[in-house]
Amino acid sequence: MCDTIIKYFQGYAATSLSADEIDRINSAFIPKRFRKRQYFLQEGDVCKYGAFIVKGAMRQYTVDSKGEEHIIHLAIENWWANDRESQKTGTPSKYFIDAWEETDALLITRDRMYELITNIPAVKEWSLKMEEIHFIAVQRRLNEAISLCAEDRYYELERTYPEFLQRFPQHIIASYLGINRDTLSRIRRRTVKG
Amino acid sequence: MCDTIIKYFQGYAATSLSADEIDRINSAFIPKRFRKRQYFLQEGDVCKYGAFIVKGAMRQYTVDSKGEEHIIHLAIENWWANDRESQKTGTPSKYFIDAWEETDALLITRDRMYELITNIPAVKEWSLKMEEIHFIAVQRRLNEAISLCAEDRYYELERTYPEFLQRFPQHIIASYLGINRDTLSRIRRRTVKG
DNA sequence: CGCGGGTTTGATGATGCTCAAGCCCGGTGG
DNA sequence: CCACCGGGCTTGAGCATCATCAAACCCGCG
Repeated sequence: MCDTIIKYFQGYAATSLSADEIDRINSAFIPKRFRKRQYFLQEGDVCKYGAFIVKGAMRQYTVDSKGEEHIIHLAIENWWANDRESQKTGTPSKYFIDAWEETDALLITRDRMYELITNIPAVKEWSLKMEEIHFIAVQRRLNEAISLCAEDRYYELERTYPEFLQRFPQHIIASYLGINRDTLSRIRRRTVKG
Repeated sequence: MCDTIIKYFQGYAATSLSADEIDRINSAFIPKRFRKRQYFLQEGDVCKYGAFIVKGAMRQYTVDSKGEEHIIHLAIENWWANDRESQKTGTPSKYFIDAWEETDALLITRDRMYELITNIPAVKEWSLKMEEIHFIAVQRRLNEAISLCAEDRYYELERTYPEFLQRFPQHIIASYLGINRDTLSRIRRRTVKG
């Protein structure tokens, strides 16, 4: 199962990994299986690990004062789930993260990850790229949230992450888009006919 | 004027800067004055520099198909303005960045900044912290955009960046919040009375 | 068969947008 | 000194979008 993460890092780096480096990476990660709906992180807890998803799907969300869930982030195979804010600052998280499907993940602490980044060039390469990619993705989503209407946000999602539409039920997608499930249903009906 | 950036870096680092390092930092930045409304970056251009604001205020925004501006970032003294996506990938920017007030800035290319980060420990410390801070800020704003109504988004802004409310006119704040200027005016009236 | 989770649909209402008018205020020029 | 202008803010009326709520439907599964 650790093969996956080796291939993943290697895919982002020009430098290739030595046998020794591969060992060090493998020993830094802790495999863990999550059942459907099992929490990886709950609001109020401090996030100790980052989770790399080998198989399955997770969601990160807040729960507002009315008890409504708002999905901040969806993650599937070869994606990461964690709360960097809590992990970095050691403060209680504002988010929940749970497994939407049964999920195999590889966990790693911030310290261990930092070690890998500083000592293994290929991981460092990955890290630099990933920083940018994450930031750009969040910024683009913010831009869409502010400037597009519900319908156009849906089209953007369809264009950017079509795999989400296959993978998650409609009410999850609606929450990700910041709209009501009923509204999403109507949008979809319109687009099929139009 | 370059003093400011030295103090700025120093403020984020435990390590202190040597005279030589200070020289190297100073020579990496290019001072530039922007007049009111002067562009630092226009949609379609590639972003070559990052801008550190010594004095003044800038805004980063998109213009949609109807010609409406949507502000995705406001920056004042000791903040940065740039389009990391364009700068990193070398692709044309989707954003405009201009000076809202007359602004003194220090410009730096990506390569020069990379040099500073790799060769000067204090700058590296700053860089690591800044990555996280930026990411966290954008993620929090995304969360607010998705899960809060217009009024609550305004309160959050009031709480988080009260200086913006002093510094920018109301229609700019409205655009930053993703709401109409008329709506913001009504929100403010309600809160004064309530 | 009946249950649970998810989706669709209609009726209704709240929220926020659009447009237009009017106000305030500081700056400019007669 | 006053008239005028421009930019920004406020306000009202009407409208579009999206949320809410309730009912019905669909479908896989015990």
